[in-house]
Amino acid sequence: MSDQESTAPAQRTPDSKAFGNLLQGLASEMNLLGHDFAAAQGLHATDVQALLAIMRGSTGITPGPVTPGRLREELALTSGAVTAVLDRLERAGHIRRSRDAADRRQVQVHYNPGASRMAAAWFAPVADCTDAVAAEFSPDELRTVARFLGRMTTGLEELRHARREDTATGPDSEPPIRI
Amino acid sequence: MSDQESTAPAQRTPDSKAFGNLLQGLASEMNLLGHDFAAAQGLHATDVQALLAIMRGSTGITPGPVTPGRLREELALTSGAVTAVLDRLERAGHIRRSRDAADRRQVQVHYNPGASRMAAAWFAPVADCTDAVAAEFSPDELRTVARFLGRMTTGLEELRHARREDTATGPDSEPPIRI
DNA sequence: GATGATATCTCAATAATCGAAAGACTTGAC
DNA sequence: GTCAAGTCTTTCGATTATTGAGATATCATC
Repeated sequence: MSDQESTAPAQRTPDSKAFGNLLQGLASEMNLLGHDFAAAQGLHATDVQALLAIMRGSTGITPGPVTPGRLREELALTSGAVTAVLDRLERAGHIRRSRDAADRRQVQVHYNPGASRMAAAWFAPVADCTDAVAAEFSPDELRTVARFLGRMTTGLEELRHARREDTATGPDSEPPIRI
Repeated sequence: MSDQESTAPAQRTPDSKAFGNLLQGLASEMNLLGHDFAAAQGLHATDVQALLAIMRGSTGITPGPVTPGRLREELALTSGAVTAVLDRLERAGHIRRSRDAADRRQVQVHYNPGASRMAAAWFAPVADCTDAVAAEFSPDELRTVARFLGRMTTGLEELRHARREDTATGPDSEPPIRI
């Protein structure tokens, strides 16, 4: 992130820049994991991201069931693309759609047991890895890590929503940063 | 991840499943952040991922400068796609390519100062968010978190390499998991 | 009931990505 | 020194996921 090797004094506590790199690296690794999963199962990377988001469920800021609209947000796709993704997943037998009884405009997306087992089987080694790493930490430390991860996620989520509202209400869209 | 709501006893320490969800959610949020960055700058999401990977530098298992080949791995793209990404970034003035003097087959990718400043400006709120979250933790706790993140990243990286070697040396490619 | 808003889907057009093949260069053996 | 095999990158036509606008169905309000 620095233009030249910064001769920063050896800091004891990792700074935000270091955390940014750590988080980015980890996120990149998670993406690759999903990509390999996709390749192994004959799916597209986007489809896997969607399937995992469906399984992860509605853990975001706004609660409620998983709908195409929520996936559109979470995957940053257009509505047409979400329809295509869900069509592919449904055709492959991984998910099913059902109309909400209360609001028949809404479609709720559910994953099938087979898809869950498939994911569990594939991610077993990942869970092993997580367990191995976790074994190096005390229960207290693990709670700290989990708390940090949760706080970061919600923090970034709030930041994203705030920024989107800014650009929506602003005079016009934020101009690209030109240097 | 469970087919039905598991009635697991209230566990004190987060298990690997909970960590998986946490990490996935965070990774998803990081992706969205990059996507918004791309939209704001008129870039493609892939281009931003590549630019960030270039800036992050060669922090992976294998050391060395950033080359198209490394990006091909890290972004899970084909060589042709990497060339296209670098062409776009170079045309936009964000990076430059240079042939390695020692091995003239290799191309080294460098980012321009302007790209660095652009990223720094855009990610400033993210850094603020990171700082705000970090303020809730003691230096000791932050070190623990950083250690966990680093260990997870290298662990997943090793796992991925091992799995790829397995499929490469195996009788034939691993069959899709069918249930 | 009519109107506006919301949620999803349809479909033609676009553009990013793939996949194979070629070019440039290096390494090792003969 | 030369040849062959291997590596890294690029080129380019074909494929296909995604876009973007519009259509459809449903809900909420007056």
